[in-house]
Amino acid sequence: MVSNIDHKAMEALLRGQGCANSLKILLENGKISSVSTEPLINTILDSFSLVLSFVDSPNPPPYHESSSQNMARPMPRRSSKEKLCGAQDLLNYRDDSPTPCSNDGFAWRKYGQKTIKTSPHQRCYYRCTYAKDQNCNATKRVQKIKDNPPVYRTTYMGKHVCTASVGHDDTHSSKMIQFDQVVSELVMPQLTTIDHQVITMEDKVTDYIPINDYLECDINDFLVDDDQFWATQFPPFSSEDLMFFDKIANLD
DNA sequence: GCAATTTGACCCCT
DNA sequence: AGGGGTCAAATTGC
Repeated sequence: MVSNIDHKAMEALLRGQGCANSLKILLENGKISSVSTEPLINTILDSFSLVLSFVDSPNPPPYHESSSQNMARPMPRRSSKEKLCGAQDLLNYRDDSPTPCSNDGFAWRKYGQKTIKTSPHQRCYYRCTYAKDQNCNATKRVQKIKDNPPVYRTTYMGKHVCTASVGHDDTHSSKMIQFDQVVSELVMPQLTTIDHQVITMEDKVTDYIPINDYLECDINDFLVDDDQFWATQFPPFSSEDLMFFDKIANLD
């Protein structure tokens, strides 16, 4: 007997597999220039995210949810205790503030927060705590891109030149990507022309699940803007999708 | 008092 | 002109 969750997870895996195969065909035939690979990459990554959400949570959310209930609203000040980024706080943390609080090994200071037109969630801006002291120009942007389970997009910009790493806490063993690490060459050779110092990750936090084992490196975010991301957030196979896949299949 | 966050205002780019 | 990114004064907590 296959549970409903297993069935949905299997669907997501099959979807990801299908897209991966299509992408493989494109790469093998060197036709990545004629057809955008972004929808494929997005779908693959979204499939993984969805399956992980099934694994993580006994009651995974539906594919689609109304974003109207998550419209940006004036955010009341929280006490410093509520702002803590410790595991206990993460377990109970929930609001629109894009604060995944993932421990990436550096100390960050928030310097701004903006409502982004293309997203119902606000985007937070952080810079290295030692930006002035050590002339470190590293910054990062954190934006919540999905509510349930909460998924945050973290975009790192600039390069850490400071020596004051806060160390890595194994209890939050998110994977750290070095700012000057050439990731894309290993994973997606076609992306190597993109500025390597812009590293984007997505970080999911839930109310019930420790953050320590989920952090995915979303390399394709080099090429994906917010509109495209939302447009491809767990969509059911539409006729457009099928046409797209047909188009790819015909390239073979 | 200090450090960190919040948030409205400002600047720059398209 | 509008949107995104940054600044800086005000606020808050320790």
